[in-house]
Amino acid sequence: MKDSLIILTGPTAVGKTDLSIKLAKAVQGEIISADSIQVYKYMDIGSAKITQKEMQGVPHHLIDVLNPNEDFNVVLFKNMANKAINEILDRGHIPIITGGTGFYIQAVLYDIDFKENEDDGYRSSLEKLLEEKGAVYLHDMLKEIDEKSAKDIHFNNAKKVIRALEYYHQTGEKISEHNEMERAKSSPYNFAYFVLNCERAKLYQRIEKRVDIMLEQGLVDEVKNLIDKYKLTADMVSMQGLGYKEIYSYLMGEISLDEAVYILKRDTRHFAKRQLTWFRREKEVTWVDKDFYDTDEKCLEYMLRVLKDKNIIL
RNA sequence: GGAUGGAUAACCCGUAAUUGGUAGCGGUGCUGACUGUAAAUCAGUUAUCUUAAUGACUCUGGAGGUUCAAGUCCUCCUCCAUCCA
Repeated sequence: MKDSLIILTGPTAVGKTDLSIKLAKAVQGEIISADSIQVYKYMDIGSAKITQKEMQGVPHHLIDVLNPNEDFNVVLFKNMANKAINEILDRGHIPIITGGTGFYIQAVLYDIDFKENEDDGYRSSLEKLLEEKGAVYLHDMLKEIDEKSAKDIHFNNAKKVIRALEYYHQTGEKISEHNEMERAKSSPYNFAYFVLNCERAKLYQRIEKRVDIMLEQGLVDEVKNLIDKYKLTADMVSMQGLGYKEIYSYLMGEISLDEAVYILKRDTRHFAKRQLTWFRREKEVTWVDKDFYDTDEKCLEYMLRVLKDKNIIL
């Protein structure tokens, strides 16, 4: 019998947090946050982090576990999430993954193998090459060792080209072949994968309103304090979060506050769109349409029905 | 009444087009990719029609003209700005 796992996700600002609490209470669940920014301490306003009060006693994992100057990535997430899932299951509770990072969810759900990764300086030598010889040069290098990857990855996508080269360097294996194998995996869990969604125009309205509220709550001060306290720079993972990078640019005097807000709203809309693209492609997804189930209670009712059908709850 | 400069950008915004030679680019919007930075990174597309293609057919304030060819040159008209009366 496979272990149970519930996933509740959706584009940013759609209203996942409120619903996740109601769901957790209804099924005796504990929440694991799949969010690349909420893992960081002191990054509360810009990440729209859930408050202690809002948690209403429901246990939450992977929130506030790193300092803003620490690295984070999908592998760290996967390890931490797996640990949390096992603990939750041991307690006889149901793990609920909530958050908008589709890639992280996929990594756990399909138990993707990322292999060991030792930094021997190869990566930074590639980055140097990129700067000196350009993206096409690296792409040509990839073509020689892994033609399929070179075909799949656009030459401008240097980040992915570098990763593919690095992978081959470290394992002697083509990443395209590895990915193909990993993709064929089926999940070790008995799961339900809910994607909360609403009409695009409404979602965009919610996003803009939410950004305005963040500013009222003091987003600029939050970012300023973080930078002072942790000596953060633009290339750190935490500073790539929406709301942080734009305000960072403003504080560095690169753009005006108005521009920062405009860009933040726009890029958050783009982000929401990308999330939806991801979920659309994901297999075995249960869409929960907020326009159809117009209250959280109705959404919940529907979700509980699905969970019963899948024998995740009785 | 006269003089000079101007009117383009396919829902929208900003900006091009050389001696006359494919109305280009950027933004927004839309679509997609993604297996170790994923709130990251990258790509495509954005007049209309169809059989969806290396297809058809329109578009530079309006009407005409010159030319193989006009956003560009000529004539007239409309509107805007500045100046002179």
